Amino acid sequence: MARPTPLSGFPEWLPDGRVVEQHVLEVLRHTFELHGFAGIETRAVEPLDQLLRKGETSKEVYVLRRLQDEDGDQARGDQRPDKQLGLHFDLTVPFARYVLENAGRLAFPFKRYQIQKVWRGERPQDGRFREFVQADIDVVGAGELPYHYEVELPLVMAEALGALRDVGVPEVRILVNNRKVAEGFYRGLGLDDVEGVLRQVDKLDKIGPDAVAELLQAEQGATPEQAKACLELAGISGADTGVIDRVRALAGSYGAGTDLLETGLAELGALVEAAARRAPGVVVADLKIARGLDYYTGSVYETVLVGHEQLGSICSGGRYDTLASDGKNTYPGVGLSIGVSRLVSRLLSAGLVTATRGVPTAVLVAVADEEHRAQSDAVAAALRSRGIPVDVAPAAAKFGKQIKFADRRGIPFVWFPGQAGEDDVVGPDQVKDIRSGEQKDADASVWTPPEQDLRPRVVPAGE
RNA sequence: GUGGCUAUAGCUCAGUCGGUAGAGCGCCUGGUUGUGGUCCAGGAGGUCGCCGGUUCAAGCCCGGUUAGCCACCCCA
Repeated sequence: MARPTPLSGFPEWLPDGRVVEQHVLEVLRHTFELHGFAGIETRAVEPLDQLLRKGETSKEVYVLRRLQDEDGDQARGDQRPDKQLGLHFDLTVPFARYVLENAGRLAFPFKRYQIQKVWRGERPQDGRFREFVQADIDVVGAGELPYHYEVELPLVMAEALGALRDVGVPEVRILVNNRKVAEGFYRGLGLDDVEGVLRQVDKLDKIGPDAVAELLQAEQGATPEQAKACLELAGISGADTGVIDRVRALAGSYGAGTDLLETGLAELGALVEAAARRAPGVVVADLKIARGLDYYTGSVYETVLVGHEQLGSICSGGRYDTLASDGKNTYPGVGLSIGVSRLVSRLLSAGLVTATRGVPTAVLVAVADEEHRAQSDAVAAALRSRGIPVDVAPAAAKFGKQIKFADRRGIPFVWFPGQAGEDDVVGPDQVKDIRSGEQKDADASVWTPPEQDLRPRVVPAGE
């Protein structure tokens, strides 16, 4: 068989990259649990009609089909959306389904974290995958959900990402907006296609203000005056409550003030104020943040890595009021999702973060000759019994080759079992630190490597 | 789904006017007779993505195809 080529969009890390990814996952999980989020996992598949809910028909869902299915079966079963299965596209929609399914057994407000792979049938690119890991936190309430959770959730994410700073992850900036502000402002202007306007405004960074103004007039039927107002709103950003005053003044100058706008401004102001106190410099109000997903109804969030803005958002989310609803009860929620694969791929490709080694092994026990392999195995067992990860040399090659074996894997220590001299007296075991070359007598029942060498560590690259 | 670019050794890439394939790094062996890394010498490794066409002759030109990358769309 010819050597297989990698499948684009389905990332696979080498062992040292996996060490980095697992560290990221551990830090996220630890932070989520510190804040009281319970971990859950949902199945990988959902009925297709669940995945293609209103406004999400453009999503490119991978559909499941059994090879054994015959044409007749497909005609009967696979074509019915309520029977067909698709791989989940994100973790929010499956979570909403899970909440409805288990509503009677959950305690509300329910806080959960969920770290799983998701699949999207889109064209892959740098930082864009068809199979990737998301790490979500959400809070849902029964019937209602206090606004303060919209303040707290992004701050949990800020803390989680901040906890990765010491391994080389860049600073993050969480950009926030509020759907009520945008909707209130646009409706106050007389623009009723709020979705359409948001979609055009979202392109601002890529195509520039002039092109957006043209699109607003051509596609959304805005007047030049209305388009100008939309662009002025999108131009407002800042990390303090001054932005609220500026939006209010802008709306006033266009006679676009509405109750909805005022509600949104109060919420956005509260978020900015709390964030400035609890995570100074991280959260920035940015009135051009739109978000494509239509189920958001309040706060919306996007997160960029400072210096890597072109990568796009690595952590997004928002408030949704009707995602989980069975007709009788609704469970409003707010949540954010970290794109773990997008983050990790950049950490590795940009050489920001590195693992000290790709194998767990701290010590390689050399084998003098195959007759003495049992002696080496005994040393390994003694070290392992005290929690030290050990490997035994695969062959009784020349010691130079055995040292090289360790060196290529980043194993810091090579252990030489004592050998009998000419007088048949067995000498002491020795352990060599192959980085410094230092070698000294050692006893496998008591010797311990330095703490920082015991396991692979994740560190800023270049250290 | 649309558009552009690319495809040669394990990796990064060169390859002139069309004349049967190159470098660096990595790997293996030896120098060093059982303690690596440096250095020196030697060696292995290629269906030039695939199919077809033009030509005496194609890695190179033409057509197709597949895959990858980038941009758009959308998004983590």
